[in-house]
Formats: sequence, C-alpha cells, structure tokens
Amino acid sequence: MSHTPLPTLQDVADLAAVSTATVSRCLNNSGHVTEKTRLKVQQAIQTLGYSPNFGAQALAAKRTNTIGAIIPTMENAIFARGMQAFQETLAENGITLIIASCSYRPELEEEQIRSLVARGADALLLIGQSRPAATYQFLARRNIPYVLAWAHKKESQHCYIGFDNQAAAQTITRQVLELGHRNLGVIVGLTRNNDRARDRITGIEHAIADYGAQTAPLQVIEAEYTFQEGAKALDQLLANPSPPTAVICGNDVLAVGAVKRAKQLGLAVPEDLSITGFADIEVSELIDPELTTVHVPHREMGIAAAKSLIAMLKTQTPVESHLLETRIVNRQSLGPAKPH
Amino acid sequence: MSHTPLPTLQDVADLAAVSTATVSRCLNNSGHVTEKTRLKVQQAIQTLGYSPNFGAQALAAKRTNTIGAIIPTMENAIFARGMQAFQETLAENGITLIIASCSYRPELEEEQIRSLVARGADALLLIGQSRPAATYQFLARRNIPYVLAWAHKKESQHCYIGFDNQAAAQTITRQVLELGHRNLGVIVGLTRNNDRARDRITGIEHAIADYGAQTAPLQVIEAEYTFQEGAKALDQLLANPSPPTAVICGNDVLAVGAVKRAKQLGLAVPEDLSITGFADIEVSELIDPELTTVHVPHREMGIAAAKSLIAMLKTQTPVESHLLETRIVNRQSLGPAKPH
DNA sequence: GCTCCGTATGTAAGCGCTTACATTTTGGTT
DNA sequence: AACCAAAATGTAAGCGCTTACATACGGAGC
Repeated sequence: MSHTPLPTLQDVADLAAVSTATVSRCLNNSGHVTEKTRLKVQQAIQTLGYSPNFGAQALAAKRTNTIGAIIPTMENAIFARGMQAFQETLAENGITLIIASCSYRPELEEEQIRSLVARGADALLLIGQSRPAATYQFLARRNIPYVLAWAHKKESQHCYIGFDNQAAAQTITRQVLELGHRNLGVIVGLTRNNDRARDRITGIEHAIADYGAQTAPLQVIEAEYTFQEGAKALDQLLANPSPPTAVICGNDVLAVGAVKRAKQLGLAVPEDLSITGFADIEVSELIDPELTTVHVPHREMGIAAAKSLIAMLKTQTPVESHLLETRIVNRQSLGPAKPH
Repeated sequence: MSHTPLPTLQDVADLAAVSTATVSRCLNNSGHVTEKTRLKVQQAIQTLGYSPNFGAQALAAKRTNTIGAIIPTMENAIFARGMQAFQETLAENGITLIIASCSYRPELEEEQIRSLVARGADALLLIGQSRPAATYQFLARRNIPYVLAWAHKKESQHCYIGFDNQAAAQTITRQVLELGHRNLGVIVGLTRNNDRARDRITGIEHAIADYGAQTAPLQVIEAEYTFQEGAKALDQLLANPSPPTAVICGNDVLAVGAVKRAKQLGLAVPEDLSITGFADIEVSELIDPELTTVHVPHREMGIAAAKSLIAMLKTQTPVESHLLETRIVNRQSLGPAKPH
C-alpha cells in the first residue's frame, strides 16, 4: 500500500506550461481560457491522472459542492424514490449528495445537521418542519440554505417543497366517509417526532367533524413506521368492542402491515374491513388487495428541492415554497361499508 | 442571509490565551495537554460556538473521516438494510458515510468512484467485483482501502465481505428439484453489469446438471431489477409451449413481480407455479403467498464491512475477507411439483 | 542551588487550491 | 505601423488547520 505522491495543480500547470490560475480556471470552467490552452491543460491532466484535492478546494473556495439530506429512515422505501430524484438532479449540476438518516429521533437529527455542516455541506434538505428554533438559528448563522420537504405551510419563513398533509388526509377520509363508513380507526406514526403525522391526524379529524357521523370515539393508534407495528396497531384497533369498519393509515408501511394482519385474521379486505394508506410507495401495488392510498409526488419533490437549493446557493437569496399536489389512488383496499 | 464570520481555531486560541497548536491538540485529543488548559480551551470553544472547518482539517491532516459507498440502486430495498447497518457502525466510530448509487451502470460507477475519492473519501465500499483493472489500480495508486460486499471469492487480492452467490443459488435450486420439478425457468438481473447475477445462474445450472433432470432447454430471462420487469419476464417464460413449473429468481424484486403477475394470470402459487427469490428483503414476507427465498445477512455484511474498513484505515494493511452464511427461508411460494 | 530531563506549550511552515489584481497578448482600428 | 480595449494569462496572498521542531517549564537528584 505504498504510493507515489499524487499530482497537484502545480504539477499540471508545470506540465502544461501555464500558471496554476489557468489550470484552476479550466477545472472550474470559469471562462477566459483559450481553446488551445484548455486542450494543453486537459492533456496534462490526463497524462498525470490528476484529480483535485477536495480539502484544498473546499478551503480555498469556501464551498464543497456538497448538499446534505437528513431523512427519518432509510430502512423502508418511503423516502427512497424522492431521494433518488434529488440525487440525480444534484448530480446533473455537479453536486454530491450526502444522506444521513436519523431514525425519527430529533436529537439524532440535530447531531446529524451539525455533522453534515461541519463536513462542509453547502446546503441541506430536511424533512418536515418541527425542530428547535436553535437549529434554524444555527443554520442561519452559518448561512446554510435549506428546504423542508414533505410538508407545506403558507406564509412561513422557511422554504417548503412539499404538499399539504392535512388536506390530503382530509380528502381521503372524506372519501371513506362517503362510502358509508361511520366508525373509523386511525393508525399513524409517532406524532411526538413527526409533524406530518400530526397534520394527517388533524385532516382526518376535520373530515370526520365536517361529516359529523363518527358513531364511536375515534381511536388513534400511534406506531413506529414498520410493517410489524402496523400489524400490531390493527390488533389494538380490533380489540375494541365496536371495531372500526375502515382504518385510515398515516403511512403505506403501516397500512401494508395492517392489511397483512387483517388477512391473517381472516378478515376480507375491503369487504370486512377497509384500509387506506398514505405515500404510495411501490409495495402498495404489490400486495393483495392493492392499497388505496394518497399518492405523493416523490420525484417531483426531489427534483424541486434540488433545484431550489441550487438556486439559493447561486443567488444567495431565499426561494419560494412549492406546494405540490397529492391525489388519491383508488385501488382495492377501500370499499363501501356493509349495510347493517 | 448575512452573517458574521465564523470563529476559527485562532479565535479560540486567542480567547483561551494559548496557541493554535494547543487548541488543535485538544480537539484531536492527541495527548500532552494539561487538564487545566483543556478546560480553558473547552470553555472558549463553547462561548464562541466554534466548530472546525472541514476543508482546512482535511487539507492539513490528509484525511476526512469519510467513507464512501457506491451501491447499484437506492430505489428498492435490496441494499437498504445493509447500508443502514454500515452507516450505524461507521457513525459509532466518528465516520461519515457518503452513499452514491450507480443504477447498475459500470461507467457511472467508475465516475462515482472518482467523484467520491475526489471528495475525500478515505475508503470505499463497493458491491461485487467485476470492474476494470484500471479502477482497482486507481484506488491502489491513491492508497484508498476498499471492500467488496455481496460477493466472495477465495484467494483473491481483494477483501470481500459477502457470501457465495453461486453456492446459495445452487442450494435453493436443489431444493426445488427435490420437490419434483423437472422444468425450471430462471429470471435474473442483467448479467452484463452484475457478477452476482452471473454467479447465481452458474449455481442454478450446476444444480440442474448435478440432477440431470431438466426436461426442456433451460430458459434464462434477464431483466432489470424492478417489479414490472419481473412480471414481464414471467410472461416470456410462460409463452413457451412447455412452460416451467417452477421459476428461480435471482432476486426478490423480480420474484415478487413474478408472483404478482402469476396471480393476475390466474395461476395459483405454488400449486400451479412455484417461484423462489434471492435476498430476503422485507416485501417478500408481505406478499401473498409469502416468498420462499435465500436469506442474505444484510446487517452482518454492513457491520463487517464497516469494521474491516476501519481496521484497514487504522493499520494501513489489508484485512481478511469474510465469508458469511446464507440460508433458505421456507415460506409459501415454493411447493411440490404436480404429479403428471 | 544547579543541572538534567521529561512534559507542556509555542512557533511557523506548509497542505493544494481559488481568486483579486497585475500583466501580457491579441486583434481590430485608424 | 501604431494604438488600444478586451481577452488571456500570470502572480501571489491567503483559506484554517496540523504537526515537526523549538522552547519553556518544573521537579528530581546531587
């Protein structure tokens, strides 16, 4: 594992018989270089196998061309598609993505934010909005642009690239009610660490209140975002003396877990029990029955987030929030309530 | 978005009335600092809200405490669990992970390798082994340690942290044959870019040869790793005048797609058609019937890879390969062949 | 009290790049 | 041919940190 020292910018400059400034200009194609010189330099870079030193570049330029993203989980597919699009868009612009996940734990997220910034992230993508003011101050102090994805708030100081969780949840709940269900159950993520989950509950409650038709007290079970927890939550819901005829889930992972469990218990979905999801991840279409759910614009969000961040980096000014549309995907897991 | 300049090491040193060297020594706890001075420095760091500049640190110390991983895809869950474990283990050791994905495209992987190295990755995790010698030379030249995961080769110059794809595929195929199937079909990933897929085919072929029992020419369909492609591949297999009674898939994603399609076509799985997978990702347990598949030690691999890389970084010497065990998970999608 | 030595601290030279500014070259005009 | 602005290139000063080496300090041994 021994090796010769790597070539530096200086070496390239020497070989090409130009100054380091010129080589640097070629590298960053910041204009003002003749085609002829560019070729000479390119040549030299080739023969030397040169590639720039990241640290030096970061130190001198005060930027790293790196953007960080902190997502709640990498274990399931909720954020995968969006992140993929995010990364692709960044890559097209010569920017590297660093992803960290915080397991839905705010302290860990805080730590990751600091770590990514310390590592030189020029900007950040975060999920949702609820975090201490100090965190936002930290970012402001360091002049680090950020966007908040997967959520939206009007007239906020922050730049949101997301959708209206509450409205979406309200819409799908209304649809459930219109199908005659009068006793709903709810399974959502742990609200303590998750503003999206909270917003969705609010939406569900509003829809029910509008309809004024829920026959029993609304049961809301909070669960970690795993299939197993979704299944367990369904058990809890069904333990009730008058169990719901429809279960609204705040997330596809929970919904898929619940569907699986319902089938294990011998309940036909949707004939005996309707179940809806939220997010429209791939697995929703694979299970049987296919999941009726709220489609979230994963890729659109990723792309818009990347573009916004790039714009903020370029102009050094805030960028408008984007409100994206969700829509209900009607598949098989939601059906009419049984007539009494 | 204006801001005061961030405090530097110098500022801390001034405030604590010591030299920058001392502050640096505190930061990296490289010994030789009195408790008293350490406290003074800590104090100063606190009140200034200082955090070190990544670029400067990297430039001066010639390391970044960053490890890169390039995986073929982030879109489905194949690598998610392993990466999660990898990241956790690295984080415990103060190392940041940068993940890039290359969409199973070798040129892109090549580019990503260079990019991660340029960005200062101290070491790399790569999937599988087949890449140009030049790539390995590039890494050797720069003295960048790497491990190859998801595969294993005896007596190789490389450090593998993985399992024997061929043997695993051979084992599950043997089990299928023992259940009486005499006409198998195979769906695997695109072998052009994927040594794991190739190894699995070899394993399948060996098992069949050992048994000497395949009644028709073995059909092998290659497909991209998506559910849709798995479904399409099954269509192709079934278009054959004497269609297989069992389909071995090189991957759970393909298998799940195939199961879904089979059901759409009115085929009972496993009564009319057996289907097996490879990897044991979460969705395999969620679909109906649950998938019989090869369990791969995702988390173990991630943890072992992290530890090996850390060891290599510390000792500057190569580390032994790890051969991990796979096992067959018998669930529901594989059943006995129908008697004629 | 003096020497000696091990430990704590300071000094300062880079690390490899970017970029403001200075200088040279180029080529169109007169 | 001389002139001049614009374009191309060169010069060199840092960026904020680590670390080899130099120095200061303080107690043990005589």
